[in-house]
Amino acid sequence: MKIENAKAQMRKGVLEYCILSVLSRGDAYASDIINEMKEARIIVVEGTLYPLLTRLKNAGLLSYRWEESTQGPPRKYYELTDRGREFLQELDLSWTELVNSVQFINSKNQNHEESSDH
Amino acid sequence: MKIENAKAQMRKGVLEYCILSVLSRGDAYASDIINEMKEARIIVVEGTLYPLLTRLKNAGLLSYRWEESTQGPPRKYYELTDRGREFLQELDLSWTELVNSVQFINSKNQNHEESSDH
DNA sequence: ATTTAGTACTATGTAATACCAAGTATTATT
DNA sequence: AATAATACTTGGTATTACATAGTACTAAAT
Repeated sequence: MKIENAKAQMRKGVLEYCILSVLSRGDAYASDIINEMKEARIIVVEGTLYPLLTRLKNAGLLSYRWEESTQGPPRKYYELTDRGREFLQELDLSWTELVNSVQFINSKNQNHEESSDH
Repeated sequence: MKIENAKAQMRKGVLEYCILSVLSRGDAYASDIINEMKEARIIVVEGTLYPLLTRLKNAGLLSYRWEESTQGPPRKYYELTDRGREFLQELDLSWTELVNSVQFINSKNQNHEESSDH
C-alpha cells in the first residue's frame, strides 16, 4: 500500500473545495489555478482539473468566458456564481468539521503519548 | 450538486487514516470502530468499513483474531501491525500537509475578508 | 510562407474507494 | 422452534483523481 496512493485518495473531494476557494478571489483560467494550487503544494493535473471545472460549471457553481490571449491560444476564464459562493461556504464548514473530527480522534492518541512522555 | 456527496468525497482517503488511528490505541472490532468514529462525528457504514478493514489486512497493516463474545456471535478483533504503525505516521504527515495546504489557500481569502472587516 | 514549439483545452479509459443493499452465520431471546 | 440481535461477507453503483492521447490556436523558428 503506497503512501502516494493514500495521498491521492485524500485529495479526492478536497480539490473541488480548493478550486472554488482559489476562484473566490477572482476569475482565473486553468493554468492560473494549477499554479495557485502548486504554490500551496497541492498538485492537480490537467486530466483532473478540466473535467472538474466542467462538472462545477454544469452544476451551476462556475461560469466562464473566453478571452483572447496575447501569449498563445484563447483562454477560458472561470468565476464563481452566487451559488458557487454559497456552496463554498458549505464546503468551508464541511472541511472544518472533518478536520475537527480527525483531530478529535487523534487527540485521544496524543493524550496517551503525552502521558508516556511525562 | 449536493453537499452530502461532497462530504462523502472528502471522506475518501481519510477513513483509512482514522481507522488506523483508532486502532493505534489498541485492538477493536468493527462496531467499536464505528462507535469511535461516530463519537468523532465521522459516520462510516458497514459496506465501507468491512472492505476497508480487509484491504488494510491484505496490505499487511492490520492483523486480526477471532474472539468469542458473550453478547452474540464471535467478533473479529483487529490490531495494527508494525507496518501499520509506520504507515499511520506517514498518513499523519500527509494529512497535516493537506490541512496546511488548504489553510494556505484559504488564508489568501481570509486576508481579503479580514481587511474588509476592518 | 511553412514548419515547429508552446499553450490551452477535450475526451476517454483506468484505478480506487465510499456507499447501498442483500445475504449468510452465530448467538440470544421469545 | 421461531424470531431478533449481532457480526460479517459480497457485489453492484456512483464518483473522482489520474494517465494518456488527441485537437486547436497562437507564437516563434526556419
